[in-house]
Amino acid sequence: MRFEAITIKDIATALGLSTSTVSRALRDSHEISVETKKIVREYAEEHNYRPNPIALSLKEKRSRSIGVVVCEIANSFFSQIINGIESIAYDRGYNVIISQSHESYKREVLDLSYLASRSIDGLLISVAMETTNFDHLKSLHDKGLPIVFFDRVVDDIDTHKVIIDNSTGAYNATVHLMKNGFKRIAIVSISEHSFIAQGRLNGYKKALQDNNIPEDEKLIRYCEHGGQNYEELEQVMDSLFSQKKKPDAVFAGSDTMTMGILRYFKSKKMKVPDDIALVGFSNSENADLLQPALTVIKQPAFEMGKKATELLLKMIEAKRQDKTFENYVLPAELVIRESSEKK
Amino acid sequence: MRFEAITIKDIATALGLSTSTVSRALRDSHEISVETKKIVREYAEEHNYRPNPIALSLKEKRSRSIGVVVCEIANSFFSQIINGIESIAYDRGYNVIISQSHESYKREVLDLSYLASRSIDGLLISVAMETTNFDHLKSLHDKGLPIVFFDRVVDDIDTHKVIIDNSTGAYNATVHLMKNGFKRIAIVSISEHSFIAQGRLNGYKKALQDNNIPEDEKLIRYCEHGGQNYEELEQVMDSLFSQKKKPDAVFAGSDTMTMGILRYFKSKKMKVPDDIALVGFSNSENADLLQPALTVIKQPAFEMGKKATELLLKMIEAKRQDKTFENYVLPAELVIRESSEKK
DNA sequence: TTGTACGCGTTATCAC
DNA sequence: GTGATAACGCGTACAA
Repeated sequence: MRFEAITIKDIATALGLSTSTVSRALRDSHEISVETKKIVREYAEEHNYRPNPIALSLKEKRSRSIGVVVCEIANSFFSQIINGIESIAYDRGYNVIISQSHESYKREVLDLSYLASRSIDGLLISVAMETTNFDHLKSLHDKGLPIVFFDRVVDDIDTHKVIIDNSTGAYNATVHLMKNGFKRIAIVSISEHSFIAQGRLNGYKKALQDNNIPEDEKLIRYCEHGGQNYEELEQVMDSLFSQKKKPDAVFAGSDTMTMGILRYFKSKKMKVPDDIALVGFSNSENADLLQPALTVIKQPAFEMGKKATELLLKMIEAKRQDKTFENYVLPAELVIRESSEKK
Repeated sequence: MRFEAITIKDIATALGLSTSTVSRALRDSHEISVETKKIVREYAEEHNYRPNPIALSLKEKRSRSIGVVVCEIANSFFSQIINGIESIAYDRGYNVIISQSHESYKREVLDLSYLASRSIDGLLISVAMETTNFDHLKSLHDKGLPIVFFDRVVDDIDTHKVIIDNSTGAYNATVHLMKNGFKRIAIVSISEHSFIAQGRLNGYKKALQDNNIPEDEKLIRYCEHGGQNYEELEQVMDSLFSQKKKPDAVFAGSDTMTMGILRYFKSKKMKVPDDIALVGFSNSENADLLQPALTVIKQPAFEMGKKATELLLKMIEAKRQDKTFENYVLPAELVIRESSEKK
């Protein structure tokens, strides 16, 4: 079954006009008589004519669609970002094509080759946790595809970037824990290589320094796959809590890990916050409904999507290439609830 | 900035061949000499040639992309469905364009006109809660656009449909509550007009009947907007609990409402399940982490997405129109946790 | 004011 | 075995 639409040619034949006349009439050209315009428009309206966007794309060499690559749309943080992206893109007449990498490098490369072959006009991407080789992105960037990175950016590709102030977010969370009397604060972070992990770790370390608490390497742990599979997280947590001097608080570096760690504590019958405090990055809408209500660092995801899209459309629609790029930093917000306050 | 790719013409010029020869060489036609093929292929490889899908679409009158309309991707149920859709679509070389209606009729109509104008080959849709007039869908259907409905289907449009066995799901949940000693079980349902609400309500009523408990209209409530805004839900809950004979259990008709109702109980300091039991439809990955861990009716979302996509691609790729349509029903699973068990 | 011809990238058809 | 041409739907420079 194929879905066939009416074309300019159909209208022209039906009305005994040429296609160019019809085309111009529909575009309200001043060189067409009012009467002809009226006839054409009425016929087009009646038959619900819509210009074929594919033909237009071919002609204009642009598809009016932008590609988005995130790890997972089922993650609140990313679905909120996508809402932000759409809010701008649709208003400006751009189509959004979403792909998921599921944190896999292989899948990301595949997604990208797919999107590129779909002739997108630009790309918004938050790279997968696994990705350490950026050649696939560099090659697209070199070919001139406008790219804006958000959240998980690639340092050595020169383009617009929209990030969260991970360092300050982590700093505030750590200070908050210390103010509430926690002494041995562990950090469970996503992949060590990631830009984000670095920022969060720096904030954490700075908070310790500023409060004259010595760093303890034994309290710093990484999940290569960002806790996507619970087993990885469980192993890390087991090793963390099998130490003699156990942590009294955990700071989790991502939404998935925050939930995973809470699940771990439940399974071990560890009471939060009495036995152990928990603070984590999360954009979950339901953090207040958890047991206990979770103190989170919430990121302005919607804003991030909006900003990244604005920058991308600016690049796409620019007449000439601009060599100065923005590095836009958005603040994260600490939302204090039960999980971090000693009773 | 525009991103320009290499074309067949470029290859032809560079190699001193005609475009048709290059085209045939790339498609491994037997009428091209092995040598020419080799030269062409190597050049194409080296310059990373990719056929322009837009030109192909124009020629083939198909875009190899399918449109998806859901209310909200931030909802686990729908994001899991989308994962199912992608798992099939990408394998078969189809692109997925996702739109959100945010439960708004107006937005749905807009999304659809947008998708149709993007010349999608087919449509997967779960209609918005607000939608009661289906002319926009009928018109597309009449024009021959292949459509498969999932979850929230439209009864009087004749095409494939993939649904959950809402009735049995609701029946099992209600029976479970009764077995646990709850007597006055209220149901808070999504929009009364919806197909789904009817199924869930029927299951609920049948469970009461089978156990000789009389129906009580005062225990049956609706949220027109499916609890998208908390105020609506709050009003409904207030009226439900301002009655003399209060319910001792609530059965919630959607993910959003399940979470909203739990939030309501917390705000009113009502203990679940001691003061009031709660069971609801939900596909949240974190229902076990809530306070209390939530008994839910979980839907096979991933499967649903897969099945709907398979049916759609079958329609799209069928040579002639098939007039017999499937009405595929998937089972829902009751996952029992604390929120429904009296201590 | 309207029509003709061309090009966007590709492939199918026909010619050589 | 290879090349020329037409066609997909559209907009526009040029011609009338």
